[in-house]
Amino acid sequence: MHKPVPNNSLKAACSTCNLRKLCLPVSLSNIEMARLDDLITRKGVYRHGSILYRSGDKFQALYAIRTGFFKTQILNEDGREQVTGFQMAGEIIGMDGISSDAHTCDAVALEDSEVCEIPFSRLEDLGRELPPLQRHLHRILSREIVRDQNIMLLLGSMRAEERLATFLLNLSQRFAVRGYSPTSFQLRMTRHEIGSYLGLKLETVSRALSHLQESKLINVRNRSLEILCLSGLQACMGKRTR
Amino acid sequence: MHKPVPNNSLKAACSTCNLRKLCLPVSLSNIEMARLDDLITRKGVYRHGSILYRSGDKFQALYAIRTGFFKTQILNEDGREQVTGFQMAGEIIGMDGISSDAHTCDAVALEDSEVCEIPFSRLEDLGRELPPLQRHLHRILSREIVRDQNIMLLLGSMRAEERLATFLLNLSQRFAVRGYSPTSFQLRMTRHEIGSYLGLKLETVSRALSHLQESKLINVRNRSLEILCLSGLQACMGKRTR
DNA sequence: CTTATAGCTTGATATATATCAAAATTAACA
DNA sequence: TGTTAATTTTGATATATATCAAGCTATAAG
Repeated sequence: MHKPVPNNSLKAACSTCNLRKLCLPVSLSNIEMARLDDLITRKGVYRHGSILYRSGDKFQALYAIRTGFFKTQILNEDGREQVTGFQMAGEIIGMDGISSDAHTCDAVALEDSEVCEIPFSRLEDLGRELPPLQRHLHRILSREIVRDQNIMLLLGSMRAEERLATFLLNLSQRFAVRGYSPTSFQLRMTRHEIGSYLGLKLETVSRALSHLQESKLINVRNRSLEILCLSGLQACMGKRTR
Repeated sequence: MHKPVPNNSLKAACSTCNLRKLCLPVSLSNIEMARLDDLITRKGVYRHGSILYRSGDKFQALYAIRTGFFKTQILNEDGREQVTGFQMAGEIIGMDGISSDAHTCDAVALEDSEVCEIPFSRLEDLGRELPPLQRHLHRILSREIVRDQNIMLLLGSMRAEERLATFLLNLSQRFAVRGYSPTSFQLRMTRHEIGSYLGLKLETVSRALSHLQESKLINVRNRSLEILCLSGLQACMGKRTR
């Protein structure tokens, strides 16, 4: 299942990366950018199913996703699992590890993926010299906090179909930002993984998808998803029982 | 309900603060510590029910709680509310605001409370000069991420009684760290607020408390809580249906 | 190409929690 | 200190989601 992780690595180049606006929207001079390039290494391909880092691993770096798709999940003592997020190109993962110098979740590739490794203490060093870079790091950390708190809202107060609508609209919007169709995309994760993320059982996810399809809001066939009515989904997201 | 916030403010002194080990466990020289003191202002008392900051407020500072107790909550468009945390002395709040320069939640005092205001851009400035301070800020941000992800686990995979046991043990542990009894304390929040935090209705919270009491794990009378068996609660926390 | 496995859907039923309601208790306030 | 409002508890019932089960489909492996 988990293919070995190749060891080859090459110099990354944020300066010429087409994801820069997503990943690192910071204005730096050429010289400053070169220093950043210097610090970042492009890692080889992580095959589908392989693990970028595991809970308990020593924390040393953040990872910017160049291509592909990941999930992060925590497991507690009694084997309970919670998918804490799905990450795509231009997003940065690994920030959970800073607080205790060890990762607290697993990051697993859901398709063949490439990442850039950003050694954290060197990033901190550079941040001290380049205030815009420092500020950007702080924003990224805070954005993760805000994201997580919105998932708490979802888990704490939404019903199954609303959770799913919220999830699909979130994916849609993130694909759109990356220049892909906001209304037609492939789900990279299983119903079980969606369920874990949304606090639902896979059967409930399946039923909710079927129901959204009956309502003509989406078309879903296996992993292919088409959103037929964005505003309808939005309305569904905000629906309350009373 | 919401008392006006007093405007008087005085110089804070981390250097002599008895919460320093909790709030700022960083080794700095006297001179460095003085520079930090210089940046932090001690705000007047926030009365019970008053608001430290509101969602939408411009983000300018983090706040270290000196005394008292706060809740943070987000409200979405359709009036749904989610309590995202309860914070006590020595903890730092406001980090949600960094990402967009505006707060994304409300912070409300659940009892008369005092805070130290830490202007964020000045903290960043000082962080560039004092690496241990910078590192500490990063740890705090990351710790918040880890905390939130553990709540996601709770909300996504635990049943009512487990959620409550987890919550009570978390409070217990935080009181213990502060030198208070881990087994006997006052709840500062209503059943409704506990329910909002745990993704449950207040009636369910009340029933779960009653049931833990019947099981001789706790004694609860209104807001007074006594834990009779820490290990029993721990066992209850890890209980799964199957 | 065939077979095995993992993933998905749908139905029937069980169950945990929500909802509704009323009474009891506590806290706030005038 | 009396009065009102808020909070809490508990019961009866409703409902959303989980569970169990079976068949189906797609994907991976031999």
